[in-house]
Amino acid sequence: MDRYTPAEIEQKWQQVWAEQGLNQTSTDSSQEKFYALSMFPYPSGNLHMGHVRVYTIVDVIARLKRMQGYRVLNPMGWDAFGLPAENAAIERNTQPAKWTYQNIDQMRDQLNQLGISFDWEREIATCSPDYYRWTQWIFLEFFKAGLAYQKEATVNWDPIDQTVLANEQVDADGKSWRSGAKVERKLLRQWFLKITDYAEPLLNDLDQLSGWPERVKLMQANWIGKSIGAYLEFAIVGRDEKVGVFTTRPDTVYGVTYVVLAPEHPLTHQVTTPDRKAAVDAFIQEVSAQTELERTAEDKPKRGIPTGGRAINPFTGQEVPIWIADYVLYEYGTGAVMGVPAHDARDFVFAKQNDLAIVTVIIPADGDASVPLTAAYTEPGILVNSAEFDGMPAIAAKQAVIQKAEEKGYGKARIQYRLRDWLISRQRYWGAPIPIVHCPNCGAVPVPESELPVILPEDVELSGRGGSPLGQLESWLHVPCPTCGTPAKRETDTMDTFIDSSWYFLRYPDARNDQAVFDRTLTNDWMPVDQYVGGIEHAILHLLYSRFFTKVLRDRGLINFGEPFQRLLTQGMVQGKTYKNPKTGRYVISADIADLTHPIDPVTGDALEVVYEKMSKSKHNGVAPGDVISQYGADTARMFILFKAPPEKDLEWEDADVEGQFRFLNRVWRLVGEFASAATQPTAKSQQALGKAEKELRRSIHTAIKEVTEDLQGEYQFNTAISELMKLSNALTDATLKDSPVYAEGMQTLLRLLAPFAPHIAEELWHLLGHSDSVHTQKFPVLDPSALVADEMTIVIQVLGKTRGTIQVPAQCDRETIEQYARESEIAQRHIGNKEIKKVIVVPGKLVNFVV
RNA sequence: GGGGGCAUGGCGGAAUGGUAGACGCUACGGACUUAAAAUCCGUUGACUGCAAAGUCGUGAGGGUUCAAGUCCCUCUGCCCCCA
Repeated sequence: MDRYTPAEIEQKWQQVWAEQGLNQTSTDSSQEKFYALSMFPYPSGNLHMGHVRVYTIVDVIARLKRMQGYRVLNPMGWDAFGLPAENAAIERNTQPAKWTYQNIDQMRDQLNQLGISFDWEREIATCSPDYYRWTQWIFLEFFKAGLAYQKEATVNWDPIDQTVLANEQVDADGKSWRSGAKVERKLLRQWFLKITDYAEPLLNDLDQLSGWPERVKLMQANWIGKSIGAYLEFAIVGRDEKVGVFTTRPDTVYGVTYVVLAPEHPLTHQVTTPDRKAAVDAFIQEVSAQTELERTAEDKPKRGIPTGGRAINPFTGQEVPIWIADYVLYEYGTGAVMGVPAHDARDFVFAKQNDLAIVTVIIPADGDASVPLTAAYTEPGILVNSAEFDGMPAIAAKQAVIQKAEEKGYGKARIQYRLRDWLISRQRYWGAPIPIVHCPNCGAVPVPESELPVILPEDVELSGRGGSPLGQLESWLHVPCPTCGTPAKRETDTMDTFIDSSWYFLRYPDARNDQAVFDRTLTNDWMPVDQYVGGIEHAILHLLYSRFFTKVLRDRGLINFGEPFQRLLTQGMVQGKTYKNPKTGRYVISADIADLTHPIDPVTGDALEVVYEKMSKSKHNGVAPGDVISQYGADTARMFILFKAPPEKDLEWEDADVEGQFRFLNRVWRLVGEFASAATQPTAKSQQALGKAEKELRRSIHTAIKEVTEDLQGEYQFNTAISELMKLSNALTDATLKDSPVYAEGMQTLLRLLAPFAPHIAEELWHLLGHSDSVHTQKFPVLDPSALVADEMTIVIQVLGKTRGTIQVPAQCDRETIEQYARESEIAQRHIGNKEIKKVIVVPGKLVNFVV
């Protein structure tokens, strides 16, 4: 028989499958549905190993489910808007659309080479007007629901190029990627989505997501950051306004020795006394240049200055100074905090630095309030120096203090979330235009549904300089107001690309609909996604936004479910072998290294460190999928990636292991090939008539079915599933009765079990066995439990819990008989001798343990 | 600092509280070959032993149990998220 030549058979079958429409979504409603979804990629133009991993994982699941009789939706699309297209357009003097569509074509080809069974008839690209028309439509749904609004927010402003920068265009030193100018913070009026309205359901419904990794749910819960506490108001001396603060520790309110405002807080200027004005202004100026991270990082010193203003603690009537400090952010809570240095670690440090008073109001049950603190006391305890609350446990005091605040009108109980509203405005070109017209008379007016989509004009010149690109296009900018006809201007911001990806999974069930965002019946039928697979880097934002969109659209009556993704698998990174010079920190190209077993830096002569790190150009550790496919074939690449590590874990790319998978497929190739050419006609035999060796072989076959099936339901354990395939292949290789019907059953079973993993070779060999239909339309093998029944079983003999050996006993033995055999066994005799047996533990089918 | 996770041979990794190291890689030995590649067979946790066999062994220490990689407590190291 011919050698295994993946290049030939893979191309051949990919073509045949495409012609036969094998990957099209079944619409047979008698079948149960299964929606398998992989996070769609940004079309960078090049498939990398991370992509190969996700799509292979989802493909195995989709193929398995099809063979198990489900109708499977396994679609693919492109998260095609975004900054890189604009950058490429500037650098290469091309159009973002052209660049993007070229990349899409290239990546689609690469995906097809992998043999992924996507239903391409449902392909979507978020940058296509057919798609972003509905992104805009959904935005207007949010607008109508009062969930889209405008307010001022800070942006990164490049003073040289006179343009707004995305966060990723600002380097670690806070400088612009293009001009190198120090980026400034500037206030602009921008669009937000009111995700905070959904904080509570987004948090609560995490409980429903039993198929999600706990850590992802935890990350989301932390991100939403619910805290229960109190809102308290401090009067300002000499003014009518009050400073509102949020605190989770109302029980410490008698220990307040100062109040801190965020520098941007509107009250800052009002409380500042004339003598402090110059210093305060200078400080505000300084803080505005800092990023949020710089301001709040734990290892940075907290800086602040007094405003000269004073506030009154409503509980004590005492005056305390009002400060401003960089660590208080205006966007969080009320933008002001009460300082309780005795019982908050950060406040303690701040008070020590700035010589502010420290008043102890909580002590441990056996503590002494007169001893000065050396650190903040944040544990539970008993209240002191707190008027009528003295002696009360701190936990009870929280309620009591809130109750008094409510009675006296000082404040109230409040729940606060860390989550902030979602800023969706981008002052960029390559995104979905926000479908709003600004009219001098009517304000922000939605573009009528009949005029959607607001087309993104293609004849825009991108320079990376000057204002918003769309704002410069006069012909596009000026339109009459849809309501009153007055000359008005279009909104020039585009939407955050996270919006495009927050609803795409709802579109696939009805991807070609040009009348509506989707047909409700179809989307309700297919949703929720049964299995979603993607990178952990989307654990928070993408998944949270998608859940938010789903809930809003449900509340608008468009869909009848509130959670989009039933089960979630977050796959690990693909890491490459990296040669790093530990002294210089430089990465060395492996081709430059003379001896890879003892790698030495060709420039400095230092011994190099071999580590596995995420594949990237700068680390010279990438492996191109195309190279692997052309050398070994897609099936080998798929098998390697699935076998090398469990899907959630990082995967270390290792050429030797790729080789190993290629060898395995070659063994299967020869095994089936030899069987096919022997062309022995197996004779039908009943189970009873099978000989001992046949029974054993059949047990191996059905053990493999059992194990592979179990490994693919519940948790997906592709690595152990493949090891079971190897065991079966080994068992068949070793088998002697090649003319037995059991042997033939083994061949057919092996190929059907292999089909989801290595679809091409399985198909080729399936046909070699004389079948004319596709292996992928076969039923996935089903366990025959009777095949697992053995005549004998192995019993482990232990003495005092130490394993001393095993014995074979007849399979039907009861407890007593097993114990009998065990007592009489040579192993037990030898290790027990004439010691007294105190107790015998018999685990039927497993072991006997003698306690002596 | 808070929260979460992980730690098993030379390596990747297996093990419903019940024979630790499945499966694979590497390495070594052998067969085939003029030779090599490919392929096939064997060995591959450590120690003792000619062998039969035995002792130790899942980051460290303690505990629960007839029995612990697995459950509980303390510690160490690494990773992730949030500050």
